[in-house]
Amino acid sequence: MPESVVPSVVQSAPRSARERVRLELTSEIKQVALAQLASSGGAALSLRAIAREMGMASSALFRYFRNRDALLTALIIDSYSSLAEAAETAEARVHEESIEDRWMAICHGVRNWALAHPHQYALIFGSPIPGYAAPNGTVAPASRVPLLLGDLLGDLMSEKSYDYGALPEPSAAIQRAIAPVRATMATGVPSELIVRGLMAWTYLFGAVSFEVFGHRHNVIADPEAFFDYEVRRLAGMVGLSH
Amino acid sequence: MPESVVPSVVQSAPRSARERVRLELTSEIKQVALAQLASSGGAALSLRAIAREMGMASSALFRYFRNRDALLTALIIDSYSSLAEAAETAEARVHEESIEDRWMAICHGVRNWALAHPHQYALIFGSPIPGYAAPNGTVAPASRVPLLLGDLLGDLMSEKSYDYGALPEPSAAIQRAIAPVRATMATGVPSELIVRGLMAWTYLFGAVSFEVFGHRHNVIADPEAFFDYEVRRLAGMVGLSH
DNA sequence: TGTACATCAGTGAACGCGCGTTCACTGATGTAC
DNA sequence: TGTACATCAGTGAACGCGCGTTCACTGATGTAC
Repeated sequence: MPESVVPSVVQSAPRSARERVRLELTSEIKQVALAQLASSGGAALSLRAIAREMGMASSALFRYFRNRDALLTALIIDSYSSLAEAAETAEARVHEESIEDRWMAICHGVRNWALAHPHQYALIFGSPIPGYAAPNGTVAPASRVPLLLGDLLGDLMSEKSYDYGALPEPSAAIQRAIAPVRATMATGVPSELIVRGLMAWTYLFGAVSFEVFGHRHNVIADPEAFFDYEVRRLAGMVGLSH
Repeated sequence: MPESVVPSVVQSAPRSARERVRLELTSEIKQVALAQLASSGGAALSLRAIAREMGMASSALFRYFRNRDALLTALIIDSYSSLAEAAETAEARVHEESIEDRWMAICHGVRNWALAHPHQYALIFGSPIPGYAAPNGTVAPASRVPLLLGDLLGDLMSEKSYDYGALPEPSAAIQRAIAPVRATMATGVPSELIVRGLMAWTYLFGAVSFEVFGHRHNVIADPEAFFDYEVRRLAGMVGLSH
């Protein structure tokens, strides 16, 4: 197992051989679990099946994860992180280009990751798993893509040509409605910009989910071309271009 | 069991008492199944649990549904139909008003239904159920909400004040990409209008799914107010207003 | 209207399979002196 | 460097539970004459 598959939670370097083996096995369990997600979905994830596949007693897994939910949580955190990394990498490649180019890169990054990992995508953006409650640890990794969009908006705002004083601000009721997001951002971001960011994120999620969940079958013949077109138009609509 | 819960598939009136009882029991099974969806989700839907709840032998259910998938299909069709009915009813109430009012009515109709029936919503718009393939019978009921939006666009097009000759048509590649939707519509609808309809539908789905699946927790304080605001703005963006 | 037969609903046992989690245990690896 | 002890990984049996589906059957309802 190469080092790159080590759990994404930052950890001090393993001191003993035993500890290194433990980290490797932990991530092997997660990999086998991901492979099983593909055939059965998150709700049906089975510890016994994972143990069988790995050739060990099912009881051994409990040395690595307290219970099934703990494994699910680890998979969810990994999935959010993997998605975020894909989006961030895609954006980094065009980071010096226009805001619109960066938006397009993020969109395609998210879509490509989702199509390559449909079951991980379903795990984090599909139906909630009954009986499972996401712990706080999932919040930070889940926020990375929205934060990336937030950065875009910030850069848009600081562009000299951008007259953000001229933005009409939404009503007080709407400002109150978006107060929680605002609280997670730097002060001074105009509400109008936050609304645009939320709408862009909502649209991106809607388009990708439609495709990944099969609702564009027999509707769109060339999903990639249409996706490129629709998110570019959306950029125009919410002022992410020129 | 009142008559109104009879299966939505049109059926000739029951001739015998036996037949009437059969229809009633069929729909009672579905209702119990829906109640169980709420606590366990579609993937874990259990025939034995349903039978237990109904006080009958689990084998008796096989007289009503050939197998588990047949029951799932019935639930999916019912859910699509129930959602469509909610949207159509909401639209009918303001059918004489402006296009924008009708759009808003559809949006709120869809959202209200989804919030009232989150597990049915998840069943049709959430993660696909592993190992289950939707049969053709689900296509028609699934199309009713999109068709409703299509009607809106049609009415928009036929408004005297609407200069649809002036619409810029998307590229040939995009026209090819949306060919499958076009095939389901009356001829002569401009591609640009179809694109706008698709984008409106994608956004509506994205916004409702975000909320129903919990991704607006700690993000939006007043989901209803924000939803009203965002879909109204979207109407402006895609030309569904004034 | 009554009888004979066919249809159907529902039963209960059985098949063969799955699951998460606990627990006392063995044997290997690591640590302190 | 060697020894004594503590820590930890992994085992395998067990608990108590679940599931979909089949099948031979009983008894009630419906149909044809």
